[in-house]
Amino acid sequence: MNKNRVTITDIASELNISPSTVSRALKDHPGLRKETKDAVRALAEKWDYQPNLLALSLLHRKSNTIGVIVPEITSHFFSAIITGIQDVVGKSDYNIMICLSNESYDEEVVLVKKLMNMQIDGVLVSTSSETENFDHLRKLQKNGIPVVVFDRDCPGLEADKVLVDDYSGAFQAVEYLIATGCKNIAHLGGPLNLSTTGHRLNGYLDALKKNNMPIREEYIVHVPGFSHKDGSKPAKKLIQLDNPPDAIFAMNDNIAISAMHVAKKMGLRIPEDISILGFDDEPHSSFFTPPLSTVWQPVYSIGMLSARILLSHLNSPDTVLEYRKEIFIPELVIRSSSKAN
Amino acid sequence: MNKNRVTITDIASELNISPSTVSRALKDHPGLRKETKDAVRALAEKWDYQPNLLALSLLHRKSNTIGVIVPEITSHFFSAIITGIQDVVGKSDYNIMICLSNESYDEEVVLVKKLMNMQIDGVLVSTSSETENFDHLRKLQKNGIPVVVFDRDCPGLEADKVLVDDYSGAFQAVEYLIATGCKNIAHLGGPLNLSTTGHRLNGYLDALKKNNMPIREEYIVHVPGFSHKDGSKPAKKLIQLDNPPDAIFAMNDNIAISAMHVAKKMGLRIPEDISILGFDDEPHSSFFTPPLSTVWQPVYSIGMLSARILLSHLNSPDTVLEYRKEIFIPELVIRSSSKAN
DNA sequence: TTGTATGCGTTATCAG
DNA sequence: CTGATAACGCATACAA
Repeated sequence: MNKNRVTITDIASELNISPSTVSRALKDHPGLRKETKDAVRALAEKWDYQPNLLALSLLHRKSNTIGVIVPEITSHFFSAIITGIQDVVGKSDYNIMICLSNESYDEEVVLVKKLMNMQIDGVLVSTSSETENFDHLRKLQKNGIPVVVFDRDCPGLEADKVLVDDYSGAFQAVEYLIATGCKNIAHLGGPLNLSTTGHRLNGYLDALKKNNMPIREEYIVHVPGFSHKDGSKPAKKLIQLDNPPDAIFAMNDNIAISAMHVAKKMGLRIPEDISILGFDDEPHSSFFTPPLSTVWQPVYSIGMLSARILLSHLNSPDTVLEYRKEIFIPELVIRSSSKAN
Repeated sequence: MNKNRVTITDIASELNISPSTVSRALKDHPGLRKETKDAVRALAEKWDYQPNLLALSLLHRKSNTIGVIVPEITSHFFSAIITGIQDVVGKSDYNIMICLSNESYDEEVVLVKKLMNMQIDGVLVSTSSETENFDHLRKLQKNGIPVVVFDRDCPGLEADKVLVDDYSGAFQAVEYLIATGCKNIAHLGGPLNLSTTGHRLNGYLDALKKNNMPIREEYIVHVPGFSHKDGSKPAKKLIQLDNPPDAIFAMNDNIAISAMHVAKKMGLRIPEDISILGFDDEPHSSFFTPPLSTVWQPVYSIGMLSARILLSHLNSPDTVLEYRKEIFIPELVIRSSSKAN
């Protein structure tokens, strides 16, 4: 930051008028002599005066900045959500400050504290996969900072929430697999203690139960992370079972693709020998061989709605009467990695 | 932002001491009675005092924030760069403020202005594909804000630059295609007036020239954008030529994959009938059928180095003697969408 | 050992 | 129509 930026005071002293007059001229206050107004503006223009937003924030006790905390941005999922957030917030007079927790609870806590101290006005957050305690978010709320949680639910936290019905997505997926004749359906689940993981697992289990299919422990494997490399070993483990599955419902597209790769390398035909179904519907997914069947989530809308809810709080002075809980229903996208109906 | 956060003055008046004493106690100044220090700390703890970073920034004329401007974050390319930036900056006492220009010059200009007014201390920027004039960046420099440009060069702008040798990447790619027997090599180029587009095109042209291969206008098509959908029509156009190419060098993996899809749908075998080569080496690329040959770029390193250079300026008080220009050499990754050597 | 005064850049309030 | 003053929260030079 340059130590010599031109200030309102600089203009004032050059023109031999008071800073307040300059301030008023710049803001087009009524009841100012046209001459002074013009003089100020001319000089401001000439010297390229720029207001110091920091001073304004301090004065108004309002930074006009929204903190956005996500676990990572390399997946299409979160980057698309952020794009949705940005597109909404960009039209308001707020800015966003994007922070990455790196899937770490400790880093998330540090970030929240830092954002609070930076006096941000509100927070949009999707917690890390390690996060089980939400006191850091409650502290924000206690300090009058509205919090909107998206995608990953925070059980027990009272806040606005924009979620996806993962249970429904998983249920739809598994019912579809059953309807197409799959008898031994396995599940590659996500890291435990993540709300989405649990909901998808429950959807899987309930679909089996509803259709009177046995639940087999060895068909449920949880992967340690969200990227391709995390999927291959668990997939191999499933396929090498004595009684191998004829379908795999994976917790996301990366894992599904990894499973597809493993299955093909082991000589299985997809979907004849094994159906594979993902979750997310990333842009790449239709280009694989075979094109991946998956569950589509309205990522962009999640971002937009979360941002809109937060902005509505920021613009309404009073405290909230009741928290909103918005749940998007994901949709099955059937391509060719699963048998036709 | 809560209007009633506890301040140093609150603690001072509760303890009947002066704010400066509280300030000193909190910062562990030497020459303070242990009792007062303890009393202050106890109350600060009890009331959960948090410093107001805005006030500090204003006072020190230093926001400890770095602005990061990128065209978008949904591609793996930029999101991985940002992750690299974050991993370096996160270890310093700076924060990053990520801004998306949405590939728009106008939005980029607005962002730069906003960041400047927010008193950010430095900027990392990859300009939009529309940007041809860099006065907005020069203005930052004129105000003492160091600028580091990454990936997309800004011709004529004197600043630190962290670039990729796109020319070399393209040259390597095309020479390889020639070496494997391709005679009719087409190029799906990026949006014009982007430095990377020009460099890759030149690498393509020079490789052809060096090997005495004819350059055919109709083999060079520029796509309007960076995603899959932007590639299919241009790819079809190439393949439907009277004298269709036996190789396509695409400007990125998305376009390459799109081309591969089109080629397969039109009954071509890859790589027997047509070799296809991409650029970027995204995580998905090895999972396609056939696995995509491409040019790898050190995305994470680009981010880290850019951040390190900026931080070094921020930490050294004096102005720069000379700008750094760091150029990474990309590497060919041969998989199976191109003939073996 | 602690308190007072000042300033960072801006604006609202009250005087004039 | 315009100026002086105070305040936002904090740190520091200077005073005591």
